[in-house]
Amino acid sequence: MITVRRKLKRYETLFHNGDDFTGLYAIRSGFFKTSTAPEFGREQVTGFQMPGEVLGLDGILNDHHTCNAVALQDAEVCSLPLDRIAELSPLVKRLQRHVHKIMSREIVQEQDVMLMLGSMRSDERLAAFLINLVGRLHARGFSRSEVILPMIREDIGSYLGMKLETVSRIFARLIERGVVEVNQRHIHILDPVALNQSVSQFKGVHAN
Amino acid sequence: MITVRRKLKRYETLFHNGDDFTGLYAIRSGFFKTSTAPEFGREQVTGFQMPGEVLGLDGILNDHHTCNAVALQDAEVCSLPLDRIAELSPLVKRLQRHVHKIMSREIVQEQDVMLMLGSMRSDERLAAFLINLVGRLHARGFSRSEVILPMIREDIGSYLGMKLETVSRIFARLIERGVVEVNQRHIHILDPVALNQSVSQFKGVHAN
DNA sequence: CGCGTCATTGATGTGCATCAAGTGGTGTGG
DNA sequence: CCACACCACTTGATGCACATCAATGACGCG
Repeated sequence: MITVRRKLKRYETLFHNGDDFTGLYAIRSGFFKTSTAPEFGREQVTGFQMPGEVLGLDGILNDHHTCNAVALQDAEVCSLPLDRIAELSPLVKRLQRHVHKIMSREIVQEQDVMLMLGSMRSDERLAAFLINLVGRLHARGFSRSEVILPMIREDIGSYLGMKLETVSRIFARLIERGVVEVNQRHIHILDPVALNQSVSQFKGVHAN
Repeated sequence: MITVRRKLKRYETLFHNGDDFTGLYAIRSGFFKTSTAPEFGREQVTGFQMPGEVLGLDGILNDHHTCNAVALQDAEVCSLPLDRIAELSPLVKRLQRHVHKIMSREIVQEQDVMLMLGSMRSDERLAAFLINLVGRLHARGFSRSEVILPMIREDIGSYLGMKLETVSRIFARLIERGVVEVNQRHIHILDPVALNQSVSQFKGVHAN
C-alpha cells in the first residue's frame, strides 16, 4: 500500500482543528497529544498517543479534523489515505476489519477516560493514568517500572481534569508512601501493587 | 439487507458487559442508556441513545461488549450483523463508508463528553447536556423547547459526573433564573439563549 | 551567568459530595 | 376508593477535595 512518511519536530502540529481530513496517520516514532480547541474555554487534552497507534479518526465524520494533534517529541508518521484503504478493501477484507477494530478500540478507550473523569478522585485518576501508560509502553517492549513522561504536568492535568498543582501534590503523596520515585519527568514505580490498589480501592466510595 | 428486529420492555437489557458481539443495533423506537460495569466501583452511565442512533460499536474490538445497554422505555431495535455488512461492502462501498462515519461520530461525541467532564463546572455540564439532548431531538422533528426526560436524576448525574442532589439543585437554580420550567421529568426551556450562555460563558474560568 | 520554562509547596477559598429529613407522585391491595 | 408503601425528587446542614493565588526552587539554554 502506498503511504507517505512525514517527520515532525518537537511541538510541531500534525493537524489542526478544522484541517481537511486526508487520511489517518500511523505513528512510527515519537509521542503525540491530541487536544480540543473550543471557541470559548482553553484547550483540553483528549489523549496521548505513542508509536504503533493511530491518529486522525475524528476526521472521518465530516472530512475535517475536530482536534489538534501535536508532537511531544521529534516524531515520524505514515499517512494512510482512507479512500485508498476503502478501494483495497475488496481485496483485503481483513484490513477493513482491522480499521473497524482500531476505531472500536478508540471508542472503548474513550469510555474508560469518561469513567475516570466522571467517577474517580484525582489521585485515582493519576494512578490509572500511570498504569495505562506503563501498560502501553510495556506492550512495546519498554520497562514496566520506568517511564520518562513526554508531557508536562499541565498536559497531564488537562487530560485528567485537574490542575497542574494537583498533579504535583499527588506525585508528592505517592513519593511519601514509597509508591514511586519522581525526578522531573522521570518516574520510577517502586510498588506497582500499591499503585493498582490506589485505583481499584474505589468501590462504593464517591461512586456515582 | 437481512436484519432482525427485537422488542424490549422498559428497563430490559439489550446486551450486557461481556456478552458476545453479534452485530450492531439500530434503534427504531425508545431511548437507551449505556453504562460501564467495572469490577470495583458502581456503574457509570456513558451515554444516552435515541431512535436513529446505533448501539454496540464497543463490541467490535474484541468480539464482546464492554458496556451494558438498557432500554429506558419500551423500545424496538434492528440488529445489523457486522460480518454481513463486511460481505456486502464490495457491492455497497458507500455503506462501508457510512459505518466509518458512524464510528467516527461516536469518537467525536465522546471527546465532547470528555471535555465536559474534564473542564466544566456542574451547572455548565447540565446546561450542555440539555442543549445536546434537545438538539438531537429537534433533528428528529421534536420541539426545541420541550423535553420529557426518559431517565432519572441519578442517571443524569452519573453521566455528568455529579450526584443526583446536585442535578436537582442546578435545576432549582435554572428555575429561579427563569431559564427553564421543571415538572419532574418534564422540562420546558423558557430562555434558550441564557441556557447557551451558561455553557459558553466558561472562558478562562476554571479551564485546565 | 541570567533568563525562561517547568515543577514544587504553602495558605486560603469554594464547589460539590455527603448525610439526613421531608415532599410528592404512582401503584397496589384492602 | 382510600391507605399504605415505594420510589423519585427536593432541600438543608456540614465537610472535604480540589482550585486558586502566590512564592520559591530546579533545570536547561543562549
